[in-house]
Amino acid sequence: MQIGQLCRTTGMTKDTIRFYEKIGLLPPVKRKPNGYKDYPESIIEQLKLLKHAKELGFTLNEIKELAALFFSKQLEITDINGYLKIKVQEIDDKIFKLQANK
Amino acid sequence: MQIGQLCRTTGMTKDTIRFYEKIGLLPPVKRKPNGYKDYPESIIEQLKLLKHAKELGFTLNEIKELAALFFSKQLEITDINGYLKIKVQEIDDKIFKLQANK
DNA sequence: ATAAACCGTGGAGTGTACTCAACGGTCAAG
DNA sequence: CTTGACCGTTGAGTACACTCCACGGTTTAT
Repeated sequence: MQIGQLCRTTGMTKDTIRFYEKIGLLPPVKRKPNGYKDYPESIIEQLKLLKHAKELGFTLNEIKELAALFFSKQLEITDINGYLKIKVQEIDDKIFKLQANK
Repeated sequence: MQIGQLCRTTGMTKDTIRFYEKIGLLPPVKRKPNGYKDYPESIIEQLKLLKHAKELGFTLNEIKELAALFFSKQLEITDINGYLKIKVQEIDDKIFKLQANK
């Protein structure tokens, strides 16, 4: 899959996707014989998750760390849950404050 | 009240406070005869609100607009409520998405 | 064969929100 | 009267997350 198609299916620009690659947020991509990148189907899900995480207020660095946790088998799903719970707590705190300020 | 005291009571740095003044997020301040700024007590509340709003995910520009709404009598509190509700909705959406991705 | 659409890289530029450094004036304590 | 803490302004620098541009190669349709 070429980058153009990827953009169309994810709604991201090629600049954004390439930027994510540059900072190591996405794994290295195979090339076609002509040098074009050939993205696997699985990248679509990755980008969608990335998008969600961003919308939730995670920074790109946080997302990178989360991905690292996710792929290192040293850490269990429960650890990731812990990480997420902290974020949820943060969001809950925000809501609480908002209610207080209403 | 001088800026040093203001920093100590709000937990903000003088650079940050001055930056907010520069971009018009805070009203102009009176000066003492020596040229030092003399902040009114009321600014403490303003800064605390600003801090909360930031934590809620408002950008400085959004906060500026909100403040404008607040001080223009043309708009009623209900309008501001509308504005806030949209933000709350945004946050709720985020939480919903998080739940979905859990 | 040539135009249009696509791809790649490198580097510069943007907006947001600060943060820091340099320089100089002011004030209170000893 | 000096030292240290405080204050002011200006201008530059930083981190984050993109966004744009110029240049050149590749593919597809006509």
